[in-house]
Amino acid sequence: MTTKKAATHDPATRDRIVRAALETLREEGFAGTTARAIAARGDFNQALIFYYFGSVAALLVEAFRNMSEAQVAKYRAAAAEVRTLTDLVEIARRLHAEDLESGSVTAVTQLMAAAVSDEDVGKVILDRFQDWIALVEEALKGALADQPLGGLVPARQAAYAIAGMFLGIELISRLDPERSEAEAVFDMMGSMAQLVEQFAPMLAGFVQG
Amino acid sequence: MTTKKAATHDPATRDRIVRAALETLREEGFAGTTARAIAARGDFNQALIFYYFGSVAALLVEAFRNMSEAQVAKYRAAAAEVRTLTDLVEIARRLHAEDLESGSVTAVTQLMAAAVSDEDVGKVILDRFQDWIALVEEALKGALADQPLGGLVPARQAAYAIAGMFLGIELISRLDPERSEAEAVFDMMGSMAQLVEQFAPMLAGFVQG
DNA sequence: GTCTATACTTGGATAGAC
DNA sequence: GTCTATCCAAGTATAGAC
Repeated sequence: MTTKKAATHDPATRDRIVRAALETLREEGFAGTTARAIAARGDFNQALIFYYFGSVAALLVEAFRNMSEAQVAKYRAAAAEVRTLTDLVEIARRLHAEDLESGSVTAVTQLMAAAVSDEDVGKVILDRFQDWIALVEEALKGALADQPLGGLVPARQAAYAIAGMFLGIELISRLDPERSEAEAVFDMMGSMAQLVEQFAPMLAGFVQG
Repeated sequence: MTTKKAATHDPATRDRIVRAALETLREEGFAGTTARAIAARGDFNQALIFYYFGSVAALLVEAFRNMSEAQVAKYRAAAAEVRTLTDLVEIARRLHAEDLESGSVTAVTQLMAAAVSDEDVGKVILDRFQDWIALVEEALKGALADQPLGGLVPARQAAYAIAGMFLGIELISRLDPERSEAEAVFDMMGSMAQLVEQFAPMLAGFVQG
């Protein structure tokens, strides 16, 4: 009794289905993510989706929750490294590249769209954005702690704006075959961070003295 | 001969179809925007879509092009009013509210998603983003022209980042039943614009003298 | 727990009447 | 130029064998 075998669901199969669903979502888009397409990609039987998840929509919600957790963990680890504004920009640049590479940007795009017709998806994705924003807020506080005048910046709103910017840039650059523009944008932000780090002490002298 | 009646297409009907398509896209999402759904919403016959546009996908491309033109015109008019950074923020706030209200944010979301499986859609929407960015660049130049040190800001990259931010904030706040957060973000940006307008002259003194 | 087979539904698209 | 009727492809979901 104590060694009960989790009843009727094999976790390995479950995992295969989830992975195939995400892959399909990235490659084919939301509209193309049908039970048949998922099953073909993961090379398992179509009926398993319904046996494990009840419906394609429910599977998508679950799959996204999975991906989300992995990604937030990655972001959290990266945020812990941030000490300066320049750090923040460089880490953002790296994450941006990784997200594009892995296709997770595409998946997010698809799910934002799916949210129109499915409330559950909307909730899950909004939660994830909230996680994002909270992370940026932490990182920002870290970067501004040693910065004179850092306390003047309203961290929550700034984090919202920065997370939005990050998302927006990812979405635009995903559509753009010329990815180089986004690179230039990160270069610019790097320069600006350095400028702030250089001049903020001066301004602080003004304000305080 | 000179008064030939444009052959076989009635512009009024064409327009009805386009409008119904956009409405359906906003209300039902890309996946729900079927020929039948569009026809039901616009109260015309399903077959007309194929007679006028050949396919649902082609109709969507056309419809988006239409919406796009109207919106870019609106943005252009707004951009012409920008004189200061504070102006820029206030106008962005207004456009943000209007876009959410009109549902055009939702339409853009759907089309970004559709772009995965349809190259034409991808091209059209990227063009539109490029228009956006160019507009922001103009507005930015306007706002920085009278600003000391304004010449130091690389306008193109900054415009890319700002347009991205605007898009990202629209997308996040569309999902959020609590719209108030975005408001607070614009408030913050307003304060920052004022700060820059106040302190840039001081810094300019430093740098130049 | 997985597969086959299939019922049922919905959507794209077209032919042909009006 | 618009409508009716319909074909066909593709999708969801389930029953039932293994």
